[in-house]
Amino acid sequence: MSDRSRRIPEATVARLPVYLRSLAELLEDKTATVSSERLAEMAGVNAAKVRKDLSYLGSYGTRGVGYDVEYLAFQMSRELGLTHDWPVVIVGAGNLGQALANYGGFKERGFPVAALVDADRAKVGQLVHGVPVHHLDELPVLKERLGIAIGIIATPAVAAQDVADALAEAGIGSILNFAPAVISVPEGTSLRKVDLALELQILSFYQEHRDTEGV
Amino acid sequence: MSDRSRRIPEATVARLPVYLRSLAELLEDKTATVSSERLAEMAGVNAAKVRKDLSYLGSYGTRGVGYDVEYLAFQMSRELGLTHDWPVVIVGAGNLGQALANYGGFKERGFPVAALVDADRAKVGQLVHGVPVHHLDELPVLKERLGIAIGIIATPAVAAQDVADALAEAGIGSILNFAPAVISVPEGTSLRKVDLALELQILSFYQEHRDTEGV
DNA sequence: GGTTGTGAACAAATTCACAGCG
DNA sequence: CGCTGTGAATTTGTTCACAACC
Repeated sequence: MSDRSRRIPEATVARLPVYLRSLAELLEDKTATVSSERLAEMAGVNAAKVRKDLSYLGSYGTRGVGYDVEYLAFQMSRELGLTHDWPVVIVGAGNLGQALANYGGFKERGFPVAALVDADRAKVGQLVHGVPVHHLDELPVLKERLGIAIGIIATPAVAAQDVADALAEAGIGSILNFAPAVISVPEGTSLRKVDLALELQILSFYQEHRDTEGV
Repeated sequence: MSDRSRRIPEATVARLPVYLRSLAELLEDKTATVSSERLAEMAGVNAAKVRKDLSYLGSYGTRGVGYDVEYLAFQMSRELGLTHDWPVVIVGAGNLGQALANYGGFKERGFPVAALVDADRAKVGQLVHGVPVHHLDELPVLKERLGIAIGIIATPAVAAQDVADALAEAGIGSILNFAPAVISVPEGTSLRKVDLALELQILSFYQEHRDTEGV
Protein backbone atom coordinates (compact mmCIF):
# COMPACT_ATOMS: atom_id res chain seq x y z
CA MET A 1 0.00 0.00 0.00
CA SER A 2 1.34 3.40 -0.90
CA ASP A 3 1.23 6.49 1.27
CA ARG A 4 -0.36 8.46 -1.55
CA SER A 5 -3.50 9.12 0.41
CA ARG A 6 -1.73 10.49 3.46
CA ARG A 7 -0.67 14.07 4.08
CA ILE A 8 2.85 14.63 2.81
CA PRO A 9 5.21 15.60 5.66
CA GLU A 10 6.63 19.13 5.52
CA ALA A 11 10.19 17.85 5.48
CA THR A 12 9.36 15.81 2.40
CA VAL A 13 7.66 18.72 0.62
CA ALA A 14 10.79 20.80 1.15
CA ARG A 15 12.89 18.15 -0.60
CA LEU A 16 10.64 17.54 -3.60
CA PRO A 17 11.98 20.55 -5.53
CA VAL A 18 15.50 19.24 -5.04
CA TYR A 19 14.55 15.89 -6.51
CA LEU A 20 12.77 17.64 -9.35
CA ARG A 21 15.90 19.60 -10.17
CA SER A 22 17.88 16.36 -10.24
CA LEU A 23 15.30 14.77 -12.51
CA ALA A 24 15.54 17.75 -14.86
CA GLU A 25 19.28 17.13 -15.13
CA LEU A 26 18.70 13.47 -15.88
CA LEU A 27 16.15 14.40 -18.54
CA GLU A 28 18.73 16.61 -20.23
CA ASP A 29 21.15 13.68 -20.26
CA LYS A 30 18.40 11.55 -21.78
CA THR A 31 18.63 9.13 -18.88
CA ALA A 32 15.53 6.93 -18.93
CA THR A 33 15.50 5.45 -15.43
CA VAL A 34 17.12 6.25 -12.12
CA SER A 35 17.59 4.31 -8.90
CA SER A 36 16.91 5.75 -5.47
CA GLU A 37 20.62 5.41 -4.83
CA ARG A 38 21.57 7.59 -7.80
CA LEU A 39 18.85 10.14 -7.15
CA ALA A 40 19.95 10.33 -3.51
CA GLU A 41 23.50 11.06 -4.56
CA MET A 42 22.35 13.85 -6.87
CA ALA A 43 20.08 15.38 -4.26
CA GLY A 44 22.58 15.10 -1.44
CA VAL A 45 20.51 12.81 0.78
CA ASN A 46 20.44 9.05 1.42
CA ALA A 47 18.60 6.43 -0.58
CA ALA A 48 16.17 5.39 2.15
CA LYS A 49 14.97 8.96 2.42
CA VAL A 50 14.42 9.21 -1.32
CA ARG A 51 12.33 6.05 -1.35
CA LYS A 52 10.30 7.13 1.65
CA ASP A 53 9.74 10.59 0.19
CA LEU A 54 8.72 9.27 -3.22
CA SER A 55 6.38 6.74 -1.64
CA TYR A 56 4.23 9.65 -0.44
CA LEU A 57 3.58 10.56 -4.07
CA GLY A 58 2.59 7.03 -4.98
CA SER A 59 4.22 3.81 -6.14
CA TYR A 60 5.90 5.18 -9.21
CA GLY A 61 8.99 2.96 -9.17
CA THR A 62 9.62 -0.49 -10.57
CA ARG A 63 11.31 -3.03 -8.32
CA GLY A 64 14.57 -4.26 -9.74
CA VAL A 65 14.69 -1.31 -12.16
CA GLY A 66 14.20 2.09 -10.55
CA TYR A 67 12.06 5.09 -11.46
CA ASP A 68 11.15 6.24 -14.95
CA VAL A 69 12.68 9.71 -15.03
CA GLU A 70 10.14 11.39 -17.27
CA TYR A 71 7.11 9.88 -15.57
CA LEU A 72 8.39 10.67 -12.09
CA ALA A 73 9.25 14.23 -13.12
CA PHE A 74 5.74 14.68 -14.44
CA GLN A 75 4.06 13.30 -11.33
CA MET A 76 6.24 15.43 -9.13
CA SER A 77 5.59 18.60 -11.13
CA ARG A 78 1.90 17.90 -10.87
CA GLU A 79 2.08 17.34 -7.13
CA LEU A 80 4.08 20.54 -6.65
CA GLY A 81 1.68 22.51 -8.80
CA LEU A 82 4.40 23.36 -11.27
CA THR A 83 2.58 22.43 -14.45
CA HIS A 84 1.88 26.10 -15.01
CA ASP A 85 3.58 29.42 -14.20
CA TRP A 86 2.86 31.33 -11.01
CA PRO A 87 3.22 35.08 -11.55
CA VAL A 88 4.61 36.79 -8.43
CA VAL A 89 4.57 40.35 -7.15
CA ILE A 90 7.57 41.77 -5.34
CA VAL A 91 6.72 44.34 -2.68
CA GLY A 92 9.50 46.85 -2.09
CA ALA A 93 11.39 48.37 -5.01
CA GLY A 94 14.54 49.13 -3.04
CA ASN A 95 17.90 47.43 -3.38
CA LEU A 96 16.71 43.97 -2.54
CA GLY A 97 13.44 44.16 -4.44
CA GLN A 98 15.18 45.39 -7.58
CA ALA A 99 17.82 42.69 -7.26
CA LEU A 100 15.17 40.01 -6.92
CA ALA A 101 13.26 41.41 -9.90
CA ASN A 102 16.45 41.09 -11.86
CA TYR A 103 17.24 37.57 -10.65
CA GLY A 104 16.68 35.27 -13.61
CA GLY A 105 16.14 32.17 -11.51
CA PHE A 106 12.52 32.98 -10.72
CA LYS A 107 11.23 33.19 -14.27
CA GLU A 108 13.37 30.27 -15.32
CA ARG A 109 11.68 28.04 -12.77
CA GLY A 110 8.15 29.17 -13.45
CA PHE A 111 7.73 32.25 -11.28
CA PRO A 112 7.75 35.30 -13.57
CA VAL A 113 7.91 38.63 -11.76
CA ALA A 114 4.73 40.25 -13.03
CA ALA A 115 4.92 43.43 -11.00
CA LEU A 116 6.81 45.44 -8.44
CA VAL A 117 4.97 47.40 -5.81
CA ASP A 118 6.14 50.15 -3.47
CA ALA A 119 4.62 52.53 -0.94
CA ASP A 120 6.73 55.38 -2.27
CA ARG A 121 4.82 57.19 -5.03
CA ALA A 122 8.09 58.61 -6.38
CA LYS A 123 9.00 55.11 -7.53
CA VAL A 124 5.65 54.36 -9.17
CA GLY A 125 5.82 54.25 -12.95
CA GLN A 126 9.50 53.32 -13.08
CA LEU A 127 10.59 50.25 -14.97
CA VAL A 128 12.96 47.94 -13.12
CA HIS A 129 14.50 45.52 -15.58
CA GLY A 130 11.34 45.72 -17.62
CA VAL A 131 9.00 45.28 -14.69
CA PRO A 132 6.73 48.24 -13.90
CA VAL A 133 6.51 49.64 -10.36
CA HIS A 134 2.97 50.17 -9.05
CA HIS A 135 1.69 51.66 -5.85
CA LEU A 136 0.97 49.36 -2.91
CA ASP A 137 -2.71 50.29 -3.16
CA GLU A 138 -2.86 48.65 -6.57
CA LEU A 139 -2.28 45.19 -5.10
CA PRO A 140 -5.90 43.97 -5.37
CA VAL A 141 -6.15 45.14 -8.98
CA LEU A 142 -2.80 43.65 -9.94
CA LYS A 143 -3.69 40.40 -8.27
CA GLU A 144 -6.82 40.06 -10.40
CA ARG A 145 -5.37 41.39 -13.64
CA LEU A 146 -2.13 39.40 -13.54
CA GLY A 147 -3.35 36.34 -11.68
CA ILE A 148 -0.87 36.75 -8.87
CA ALA A 149 -0.95 34.14 -6.12
CA ILE A 150 2.41 34.72 -4.46
CA GLY A 151 3.82 37.87 -2.91
CA ILE A 152 7.46 38.46 -2.07
CA ILE A 153 8.24 40.90 0.75
CA ALA A 154 11.47 42.80 0.09
CA THR A 155 10.94 45.82 2.30
CA PRO A 156 12.76 46.97 5.43
CA ALA A 157 11.82 45.01 8.55
CA VAL A 158 9.57 47.71 9.99
CA ALA A 159 7.25 47.64 6.99
CA ALA A 160 7.03 43.85 6.69
CA GLN A 161 3.98 43.26 8.86
CA ASP A 162 1.97 45.99 7.13
CA VAL A 163 2.87 44.56 3.76
CA ALA A 164 1.88 41.07 4.87
CA ASP A 165 -1.46 42.46 5.98
CA ALA A 166 -1.92 44.20 2.63
CA LEU A 167 -1.07 41.02 0.72
CA ALA A 168 -3.49 38.94 2.77
CA GLU A 169 -6.13 41.65 2.37
CA ALA A 170 -5.67 41.54 -1.39
CA GLY A 171 -6.29 37.80 -1.34
CA ILE A 172 -2.74 36.73 -2.02
CA GLY A 173 -2.45 33.50 -0.10
CA SER A 174 1.27 32.71 -0.31
CA ILE A 175 4.02 34.92 1.04
CA LEU A 176 7.79 34.69 0.87
CA ASN A 177 9.35 37.07 3.38
CA PHE A 178 12.88 38.40 2.84
CA ALA A 179 12.61 41.09 5.52
CA PRO A 180 14.47 40.24 8.73
CA ALA A 181 11.34 40.33 10.85
CA VAL A 182 8.86 37.85 12.28
CA ILE A 183 5.47 38.40 10.71
CA SER A 184 2.13 36.78 11.30
CA VAL A 185 -0.45 35.98 8.66
CA PRO A 186 -4.08 34.93 8.78
CA GLU A 187 -5.05 31.28 9.02
CA GLY A 188 -4.93 29.72 5.57
CA THR A 189 -2.11 31.89 4.27
CA SER A 190 1.19 30.11 3.55
CA LEU A 191 4.32 31.81 4.77
CA ARG A 192 7.97 31.05 4.23
CA LYS A 193 10.97 33.17 5.04
CA VAL A 194 14.49 33.68 3.80
CA ASP A 195 16.78 35.60 6.10
CA LEU A 196 20.09 36.14 4.36
CA ALA A 197 22.11 37.38 7.34
CA LEU A 198 20.60 34.77 9.62
CA GLU A 199 22.22 32.03 7.58
CA LEU A 200 25.59 33.71 8.08
CA GLN A 201 24.94 33.93 11.82
CA ILE A 202 24.33 30.19 11.92
CA LEU A 203 27.60 29.62 10.06
CA SER A 204 29.29 31.90 12.57
CA PHE A 205 28.14 29.63 15.38
CA TYR A 206 29.67 26.55 13.82
CA GLN A 207 32.81 28.47 12.90
CA GLU A 208 33.17 29.46 16.56
CA HIS A 209 32.56 25.89 17.72
CA ARG A 210 34.65 24.27 15.02
CA ASP A 211 36.73 22.14 17.41
CA THR A 212 33.85 20.45 19.11
CA GLU A 213 31.14 20.24 16.50
CA GLY A 214 30.67 19.74 12.80
CA VAL A 215 27.60 20.61 10.91
CA MET B 1 21.42 21.26 36.21
CA SER B 2 21.65 23.25 33.02
CA ASP B 3 22.23 21.83 29.58
CA ARG B 4 25.15 24.20 29.02
CA SER B 5 27.64 21.35 28.73
CA ARG B 6 25.68 19.47 26.09
CA ARG B 7 25.85 19.95 22.37
CA ILE B 8 23.30 22.50 21.22
CA PRO B 9 20.75 20.92 18.84
CA GLU B 10 20.79 22.19 15.26
CA ALA B 11 17.18 23.30 15.46
CA THR B 12 18.04 25.45 18.44
CA VAL B 13 21.12 26.97 16.79
CA ALA B 14 18.94 28.01 13.86
CA ARG B 15 16.61 29.89 16.22
CA LEU B 16 19.23 31.71 18.28
CA PRO B 17 19.67 34.50 15.70
CA VAL B 18 15.93 35.10 15.80
CA TYR B 19 15.99 35.50 19.56
CA LEU B 20 19.01 37.75 19.28
CA ARG B 21 17.16 39.99 16.85
CA SER B 22 14.25 40.20 19.29
CA LEU B 23 16.61 41.05 22.13
CA ALA B 24 18.15 43.81 20.01
CA GLU B 25 14.68 45.31 19.61
CA LEU B 26 14.09 45.13 23.35
CA LEU B 27 17.44 46.80 23.98
CA GLU B 28 16.43 49.68 21.71
CA ASP B 29 13.23 50.07 23.73
CA LYS B 30 15.34 50.09 26.90
CA THR B 31 13.45 47.08 28.21
CA ALA B 32 15.42 45.61 31.11
CA THR B 33 13.94 42.13 31.45
CA VAL B 34 11.86 39.82 29.32
CA SER B 35 9.85 36.70 30.03
CA SER B 36 9.98 33.58 27.89
CA GLU B 37 6.38 34.30 27.01
CA ARG B 38 7.14 37.74 25.59
CA LEU B 39 10.28 36.61 23.82
CA ALA B 40 8.34 33.73 22.30
CA GLU B 41 5.75 36.11 20.94
CA MET B 42 8.42 38.30 19.37
CA ALA B 43 10.26 35.36 17.85
CA GLY B 44 7.13 33.64 16.59
CA VAL B 45 7.50 30.44 18.62
CA ASN B 46 6.04 29.17 21.90
CA ALA B 47 7.33 29.85 25.39
CA ALA B 48 8.35 26.29 26.23
CA LYS B 49 10.61 26.23 23.20
CA VAL B 50 12.23 29.49 24.20
CA ARG B 51 12.99 28.20 27.69
CA LYS B 52 14.32 24.90 26.38
CA ASP B 53 16.47 26.65 23.78
CA LEU B 54 17.87 29.16 26.26
CA SER B 55 18.60 26.42 28.77
CA TYR B 56 21.21 25.06 26.36
CA LEU B 57 23.15 28.29 26.76
CA GLY B 58 23.03 28.15 30.54
CA SER B 59 20.77 29.23 33.38
CA TYR B 60 20.63 32.88 32.53
CA GLY B 61 17.08 33.58 33.71
CA THR B 62 15.68 34.47 37.13
CA ARG B 63 12.60 32.59 38.31
CA GLY B 64 9.69 34.87 38.92
CA VAL B 65 11.34 37.65 36.93
CA GLY B 66 12.52 36.59 33.49
CA TYR B 67 15.74 37.18 31.58
CA ASP B 68 17.97 40.25 31.79
CA VAL B 69 17.85 41.49 28.21
CA GLU B 70 21.36 42.91 28.03
CA TYR B 71 23.03 39.99 29.75
CA LEU B 72 21.19 37.42 27.66
CA ALA B 73 21.98 39.29 24.46
CA PHE B 74 25.65 39.32 25.43
CA GLN B 75 25.76 35.62 26.24
CA MET B 76 23.95 34.78 23.04
CA SER B 77 26.23 36.93 20.90
CA ARG B 78 29.19 35.23 22.50
CA GLU B 79 27.77 31.77 21.86
CA LEU B 80 27.01 32.65 18.24
CA GLY B 81 30.47 34.10 17.75
CA LEU B 82 29.04 37.51 16.95
CA THR B 83 31.23 39.59 19.26
CA HIS B 84 33.35 40.52 16.25
CA ASP B 85 32.79 41.01 12.53
CA TRP B 86 33.23 38.20 10.03
CA PRO B 87 34.42 39.52 6.67
CA VAL B 88 32.94 37.50 3.80
CA VAL B 89 33.91 36.98 0.18
CA ILE B 90 31.26 36.69 -2.50
CA VAL B 91 32.20 34.43 -5.40
CA GLY B 92 30.49 35.39 -8.63
CA ALA B 93 30.17 39.01 -9.69
CA GLY B 94 27.12 38.51 -11.87
CA ASN B 95 23.60 39.72 -11.14
CA LEU B 96 23.15 37.87 -7.89
CA GLY B 97 26.67 38.47 -6.59
CA GLN B 98 26.43 42.19 -7.26
CA ALA B 99 23.03 42.35 -5.62
CA LEU B 100 24.29 40.57 -2.53
CA ALA B 101 27.34 42.86 -2.39
CA ASN B 102 24.94 45.75 -2.40
CA TYR B 103 22.63 44.27 0.23
CA GLY B 104 23.11 46.34 3.36
CA GLY B 105 21.88 43.66 5.73
CA PHE B 106 25.16 41.76 5.75
CA LYS B 107 27.40 44.56 6.99
CA GLU B 108 24.73 45.75 9.37
CA ARG B 109 24.69 42.41 11.10
CA GLY B 110 28.44 41.95 11.27
CA PHE B 111 29.31 40.38 7.93
CA PRO B 112 31.05 43.04 5.82
CA VAL B 113 31.59 42.07 2.20
CA ALA B 114 35.37 42.38 1.99
CA ALA B 115 35.81 41.19 -1.58
CA LEU B 116 34.14 39.92 -4.71
CA VAL B 117 35.76 37.23 -6.78
CA ASP B 118 35.06 36.04 -10.31
CA ALA B 119 36.58 33.62 -12.80
CA ASP B 120 36.11 36.14 -15.62
CA ARG B 121 39.25 38.30 -15.90
CA ALA B 122 37.24 40.99 -17.69
CA LYS B 123 35.48 41.71 -14.42
CA VAL B 124 38.63 41.85 -12.31
CA GLY B 125 39.50 45.35 -11.12
CA GLN B 126 35.93 46.62 -11.27
CA LEU B 127 34.38 48.16 -8.20
CA VAL B 128 30.90 46.91 -7.30
CA HIS B 129 29.34 49.25 -4.79
CA GLY B 130 32.80 50.01 -3.49
CA VAL B 131 33.89 46.39 -3.30
CA PRO B 132 36.76 45.39 -5.60
CA VAL B 133 36.48 42.36 -7.87
CA HIS B 134 39.44 39.97 -7.77
CA HIS B 135 40.22 36.86 -9.73
CA LEU B 136 39.21 33.50 -8.31
CA ASP B 137 42.89 32.55 -8.06
CA GLU B 138 43.38 35.30 -5.50
CA LEU B 139 41.19 33.53 -2.93
CA PRO B 140 44.01 32.22 -0.72
CA VAL B 141 45.70 35.64 -0.65
CA LEU B 142 42.44 37.47 0.06
CA LYS B 143 41.58 35.01 2.78
CA GLU B 144 44.85 35.75 4.61
CA ARG B 145 44.94 39.46 3.96
CA LEU B 146 41.32 40.20 4.84
CA GLY B 147 40.77 37.47 7.41
CA ILE B 148 37.91 35.89 5.50
CA ALA B 149 36.28 32.86 7.09
CA ILE B 150 33.03 32.70 5.12
CA GLY B 151 32.48 32.37 1.38
CA ILE B 152 29.24 33.04 -0.43
CA ILE B 153 28.64 31.22 -3.70
CA ALA B 154 26.66 33.35 -6.15
CA THR B 155 27.59 31.71 -9.43
CA PRO B 156 25.52 29.74 -11.92
CA ALA B 157 24.76 26.18 -10.80
CA VAL B 158 27.34 24.57 -13.07
CA ALA B 159 30.22 26.44 -11.45
CA ALA B 160 29.13 25.93 -7.85
CA GLN B 161 31.02 22.71 -7.10
CA ASP B 162 34.28 24.07 -8.52
CA VAL B 163 33.90 27.21 -6.46
CA ALA B 164 33.20 25.19 -3.32
CA ASP B 165 36.36 23.21 -3.98
CA ALA B 166 38.34 26.43 -4.44
CA LEU B 167 36.96 27.89 -1.21
CA ALA B 168 37.80 24.75 0.76
CA GLU B 169 41.23 24.65 -0.86
CA ALA B 170 41.83 28.22 0.25
CA GLY B 171 41.02 27.24 3.81
CA ILE B 172 37.64 28.96 4.00
CA GLY B 173 35.67 26.72 6.30
CA SER B 174 32.14 28.11 6.03
CA ILE B 175 30.13 28.30 2.83
CA LEU B 176 26.74 29.78 2.04
CA ASN B 177 25.52 28.51 -1.31
CA PHE B 178 23.02 30.53 -3.37
CA ALA B 179 23.50 28.50 -6.52
CA PRO B 180 20.63 26.11 -7.24
CA ALA B 181 22.85 23.04 -7.06
CA VAL B 182 23.75 20.39 -4.53
CA ILE B 183 27.40 20.67 -3.62
CA SER B 184 29.62 18.60 -1.40
CA VAL B 185 32.35 19.94 0.85
CA PRO B 186 35.17 18.31 2.79
CA GLU B 187 34.65 17.04 6.33
CA GLY B 188 34.93 19.93 8.75
CA THR B 189 33.56 22.56 6.36
CA SER B 190 30.18 24.06 7.27
CA LEU B 191 27.68 24.43 4.49
CA ARG B 192 24.32 26.10 4.32
CA LYS B 193 22.20 26.85 1.32
CA VAL B 194 19.61 29.38 0.22
CA ASP B 195 17.62 28.48 -2.86
CA LEU B 196 15.36 31.35 -3.77
CA ALA B 197 13.19 29.62 -6.35
CA LEU B 198 12.95 26.49 -4.22
CA GLU B 199 11.07 28.44 -1.58
CA LEU B 200 8.56 29.51 -4.20
CA GLN B 201 8.17 25.92 -5.34
CA ILE B 202 7.33 24.91 -1.79
CA LEU B 203 4.72 27.68 -1.63
CA SER B 204 3.36 26.43 -4.93
CA PHE B 205 2.76 23.02 -3.37
CA TYR B 206 0.70 24.43 -0.53
CA GLN B 207 -1.12 26.75 -2.92
CA GLU B 208 -2.09 23.72 -4.98
CA HIS B 209 -3.18 21.78 -1.90
CA ARG B 210 -4.87 24.72 -0.22
CA ASP B 211 -8.15 22.88 0.44
CA THR B 212 -6.70 19.95 2.31
CA GLU B 213 -3.62 21.31 4.01
CA GLY B 214 -2.34 24.41 5.70
CA VAL B 215 1.30 25.19 6.30
C1' DG C 1 2.66 34.85 43.03
C1' DG C 2 5.29 34.51 38.88
C1' DT C 3 8.55 32.52 35.93
C1' DT C 4 12.32 29.53 35.02
C1' DG C 5 14.47 25.06 34.05
C1' DT C 6 13.80 20.42 32.99
C1' DG C 7 12.40 15.56 33.22
C1' DA C 8 8.79 12.97 30.95
C1' DA C 9 5.48 12.39 27.29
C1' DC C 10 4.64 13.04 22.74
C1' DA C 11 5.31 13.93 17.78
C1' DA C 12 8.00 14.25 13.63
C1' DA C 13 11.65 12.80 10.92
C1' DT C 14 15.20 9.65 9.78
C1' DT C 15 17.27 5.33 9.17
C1' DC C 16 17.27 0.36 9.25
C1' DA C 17 16.35 -3.89 7.35
C1' DC C 18 13.90 -6.89 4.73
C1' DA C 19 9.69 -8.81 2.48
C1' DG C 20 7.84 -8.47 -1.97
C1' DC C 21 7.92 -7.95 -6.65
C1' DG C 22 9.65 -7.35 -11.44
C1' DC D 1 19.11 -11.04 -8.50
C1' DG D 2 18.19 -5.97 -7.89
C1' DC D 3 15.64 -2.39 -6.28
C1' DT D 4 11.40 -0.57 -4.37
C1' DG D 5 8.16 0.18 -0.73
C1' DT D 6 7.34 0.12 3.99
C1' DG D 7 6.78 -1.46 8.82
C1' DA D 8 9.72 -1.14 12.89
C1' DA D 9 13.43 0.97 15.42
C1' DT D 10 15.85 4.94 16.35
C1' DT D 11 16.88 9.66 16.66
C1' DT D 12 15.70 14.34 16.86
C1' DG D 13 12.65 17.93 18.03
C1' DT D 14 8.53 19.76 20.49
C1' DT D 15 5.33 20.32 24.08
C1' DC D 16 3.58 19.41 28.64
C1' DA D 17 3.45 20.03 33.34
C1' DC D 18 5.35 20.97 37.58
C1' DA D 19 9.05 21.25 41.15
C1' DA D 20 12.31 24.70 42.32
C1' DC D 21 13.31 29.10 43.19
C1' DC D 22 13.23 34.31 43.45
